[in-house]
Amino acid sequence: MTAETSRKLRLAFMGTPEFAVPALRALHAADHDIVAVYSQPPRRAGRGKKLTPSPIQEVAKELGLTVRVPVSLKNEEAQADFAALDLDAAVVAAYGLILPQTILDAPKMGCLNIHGSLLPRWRGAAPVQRAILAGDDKTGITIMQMEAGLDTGPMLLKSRTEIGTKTAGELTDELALIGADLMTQYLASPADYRAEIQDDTTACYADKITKHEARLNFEQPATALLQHIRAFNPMPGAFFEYDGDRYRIHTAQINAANGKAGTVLSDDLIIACGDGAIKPDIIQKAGKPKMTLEDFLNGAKIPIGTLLQ
RNA sequence: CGCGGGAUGGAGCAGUCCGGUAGCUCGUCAGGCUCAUAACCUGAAGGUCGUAGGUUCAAAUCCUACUCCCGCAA
Repeated sequence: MTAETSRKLRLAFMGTPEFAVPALRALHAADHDIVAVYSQPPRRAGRGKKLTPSPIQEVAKELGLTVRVPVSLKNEEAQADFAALDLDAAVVAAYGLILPQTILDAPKMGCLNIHGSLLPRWRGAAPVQRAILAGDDKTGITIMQMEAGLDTGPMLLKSRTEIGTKTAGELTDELALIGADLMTQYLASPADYRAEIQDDTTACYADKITKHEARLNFEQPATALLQHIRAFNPMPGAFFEYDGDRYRIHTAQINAANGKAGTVLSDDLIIACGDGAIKPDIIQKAGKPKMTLEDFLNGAKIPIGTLLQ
């Protein structure tokens, strides 16, 4: 490494959710020239359906960066605007828009993606949740050169981490920081890294998660249910329904008890599963804040023998 | 104006429809029982019932406005 290594690059940053924020901050702190930040346009979200800007848009504003929120990049005007930036590279992190070939080709170094898995495993939208759901031991971050295909491009840099008992939220936060580090590391001296082609035969895809999937199926073994609970924490939250209300289980433990799947086995809410049983730690009834099981039991009544689904 | 639930001693809840002595479970404190205990028994402390108005002889409860928390939907 020479003293001249950290070259100042002319960059665009493209991202939308919280996951992308550490990378934007890191690149800004590394003194790169971020000439434009692209993010998805503000959506009507939350109670009252208020127009809400994305986390990246908020941070870009805070850092005094130029923000662009095109609805699409498929039209010529948007592509011409992008080309006119005369970029060294574009850094993409969970942007959520398809980048046409024209866009991918415009920067001198092309477009670089921060992906939340060890590619080629879990290409696609929800790599972190899918890895937890599948019971993977480890996952990580891949920095890759983008191509037209969905997360299929050559890999430049990787870092792995243990999944353990981390929730999707915790793991996403951790990976966001790792991704920010790796990307700044790469951009500091791109010549030091060689691209590795992905092996398509070991690839798999991480479909978007849906609320429907978040429903707990007590027919599953207890270990699978715990993975399910961690994969959907904090969003959208693993849940079951009882007496017309929705109950989210945020965290839970395996319990040694046994019984017909879905049955409440004790007055402290041990629930029988397909194999084994689970006992919630943090639970939340619709309309109420999340609370410990102990607090929940002081006021709630779900009698022994109730069949949950 | 997207739909809906909620705010009651330290915690979680009931009571609100049909105004009239503030209730339950837990925690805390004291005493008792016990070899002993997070167990059990007895007792005690602790609440302007989210805020501000209004109606009434009387409001946690009815009316109006506001604040905060949350679920759904997107």
